[in-house]
Amino acid sequence: MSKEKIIHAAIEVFSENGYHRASMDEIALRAQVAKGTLYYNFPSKSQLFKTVVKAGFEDIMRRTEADLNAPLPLEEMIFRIIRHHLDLFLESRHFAHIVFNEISNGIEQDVLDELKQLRREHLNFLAKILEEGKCEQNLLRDLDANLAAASIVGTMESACNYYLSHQDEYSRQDLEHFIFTVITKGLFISID
Amino acid sequence: MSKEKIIHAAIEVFSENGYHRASMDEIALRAQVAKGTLYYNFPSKSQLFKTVVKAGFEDIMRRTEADLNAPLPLEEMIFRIIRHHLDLFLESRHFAHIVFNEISNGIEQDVLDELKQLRREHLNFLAKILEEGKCEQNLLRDLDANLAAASIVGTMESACNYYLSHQDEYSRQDLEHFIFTVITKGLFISID
Amino acid sequence: MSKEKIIHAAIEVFSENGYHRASMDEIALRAQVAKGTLYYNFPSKSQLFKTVVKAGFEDIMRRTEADLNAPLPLEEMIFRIIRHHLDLFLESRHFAHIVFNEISNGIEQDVLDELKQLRREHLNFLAKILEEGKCEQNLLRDLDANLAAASIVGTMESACNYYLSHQDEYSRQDLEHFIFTVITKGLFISID
Amino acid sequence: MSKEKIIHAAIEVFSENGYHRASMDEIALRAQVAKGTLYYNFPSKSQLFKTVVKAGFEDIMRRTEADLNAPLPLEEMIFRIIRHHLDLFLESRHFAHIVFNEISNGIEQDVLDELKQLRREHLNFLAKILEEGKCEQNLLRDLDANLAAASIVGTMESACNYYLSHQDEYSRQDLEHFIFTVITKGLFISID
DNA sequence: AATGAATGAGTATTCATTCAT
DNA sequence: GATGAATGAATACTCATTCAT
Repeated sequence: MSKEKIIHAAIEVFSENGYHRASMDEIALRAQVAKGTLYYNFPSKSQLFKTVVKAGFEDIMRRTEADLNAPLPLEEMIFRIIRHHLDLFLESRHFAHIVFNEISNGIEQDVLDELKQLRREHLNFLAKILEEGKCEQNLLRDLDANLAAASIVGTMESACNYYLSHQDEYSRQDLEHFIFTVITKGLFISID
Repeated sequence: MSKEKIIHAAIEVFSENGYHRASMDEIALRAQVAKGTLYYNFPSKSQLFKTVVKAGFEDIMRRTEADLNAPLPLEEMIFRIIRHHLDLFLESRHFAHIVFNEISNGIEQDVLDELKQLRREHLNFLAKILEEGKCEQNLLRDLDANLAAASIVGTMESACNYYLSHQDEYSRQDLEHFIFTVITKGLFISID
Repeated sequence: MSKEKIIHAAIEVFSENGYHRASMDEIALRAQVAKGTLYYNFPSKSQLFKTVVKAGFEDIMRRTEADLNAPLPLEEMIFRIIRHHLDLFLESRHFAHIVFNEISNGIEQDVLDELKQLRREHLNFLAKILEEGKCEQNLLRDLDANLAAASIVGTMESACNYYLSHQDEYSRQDLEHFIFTVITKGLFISID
Repeated sequence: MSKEKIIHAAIEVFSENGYHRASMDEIALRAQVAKGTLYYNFPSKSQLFKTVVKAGFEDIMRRTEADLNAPLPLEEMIFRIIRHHLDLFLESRHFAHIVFNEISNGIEQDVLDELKQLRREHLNFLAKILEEGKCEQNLLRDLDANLAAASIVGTMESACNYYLSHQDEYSRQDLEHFIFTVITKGLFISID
């Protein structure tokens, strides 16, 4: 009961403030529990943070996976991956920033390691989808799947970030289309 | 004299710890000046941070520009842009992370605005290079140049990040080649 | 428990040093609580100060009021007002100085406003007593009651101050008598 | 040259901020001299403050004295004393507050002693005028002249203070008249 | 299971003062 | 006479964490 309220509040507060600016007081306040209850349920701030980030990664992976159940052409799969990640990046902008970036130095080493591991798993998740597509459909260049996954995420994040401060100039559809094109076909006109 | 020592130390400390974990005490210690000297030269932590970030952006832009002086084919230009940014991302990993990412919530609004402006200028700088290439050489897809610039940066950052924790698996040349390919040609084998 | 210890210590420290020279460290030390406990109980130095000043004003008003319960001739009322204020001014010299004077510029505007309001209330308290006396007994000149209250306080303060550095020359009774005479009859021999 | 500029600036800054909030930086800035110049001319902040307060007391005494040269009836003398002090209290409100009140605990003991001595001299100055009037004209009650002087100053200060926050309700003439009446005749209608 | 008062190490910032030039 | 860069002790305030209840 308390645990869920706390996680919920923590997502909000970490998202709005980043790890260091977020305070346990604020989280307790938002969760409507006493500060002590935080420490009754989570041993430390960084462990609470890890729980939140983990939930974020699991959520995006679960949501993506659910939508890729049926066998689909690779293009469609990539399009759906992009769409699901954009949902997260655009709707929970700050939370996404945290999940994907705020893995900062001020966190205890062991928690930091776990966070890095979570990020690696997410990349592996994407990389595996690409690998399967590569084998089955012979559409993908012979590039390292993990690096490819990383570059997909990087492109999405960076483009979303730009989009978010220039929403008047583009529609969400423009953004999706741009990202899909850039990821699949690159910037250049066929110089294969 | 002091000013330079401080900036130098600040780059180190901010790079190693990020904005919030970095302490003015530590910076003073590393710069071998008294704490008061920091405040004699910079009005606040956030202003010092801005100075450092600004120097970073100016450095990467200056270095890139210097290498693009002569008229070059677009491919070569992009390749050089990538190489220069990789130099920064790989050699001064943490510094690059700060310059490109740590534009976080706990900074006074006015400094934050200036930082965002700096980031915008850097994107414009890259976008202009792309625009010129697009016009002259008709090689680029008709994509928004700013979004394209953003996606280039995002790709580089994310790939470098992955590379840095898997250096045993790739060479720097592999990385450069991967990024260049992904950016120019995308992941798919010619589905134009 | 802590709260009371803190207020008690704060009265001492503010009294001895004035607002600006008083340090939160010193207050914590005297209250025998950790520095954090100060901020757990009071949001800021100025709020703590306000609490102390408020307590002072309330104390002097309560004590005075308690002694004016029964209907008394105006002269007697004024005499008692003087006596109670002298008790405060002489016994808690520094505290009184703070309560009545240290409403200085270096305090946040909102707290400053509250302090001024407290001072106004105290003057109103005295003015009302004078007003009632004026109506009922037709003894008082037709002077503005608030200004009259202000001048009573000013006279008491200034005379006490002088008295305190010249205690060998006067008795407390001399002082009381002097103040009463000056306030009621003025310096001149009947020039009505 | 510098010395005068500094004193001038110091009067302003001390007046606006009180002793503790006033900073040597601000004074140097206003005086348009380097900070070192302050210390070239005055050994310390408190000495500079003393100089300023001394100037203030000397000024009010000189101005008052100049206007009491000719032999005048006591009433007129008191009236003029009030008027000159009101000029100071009302026109240079903060400066007056400093000169007459801000003799606070955070100042080195020896400077503090000198400041108290200055205040005593001012009271003596007023007391002497009263004494002379008492002897010559047999108008004054047989009250201690120093206490009387103190109570005059206290009345003026306190009434001015009240007046300054209620300027819409009274004219300066009202104030002068009130103070004169209260000081000479007291609050009561002849109960001699 | 939950609380919230209490803690104290840590942080940014201020400012009177010094001193080499 | 005058400067201003440099100092460092002092200060208000924050916040993750603890623990008795």
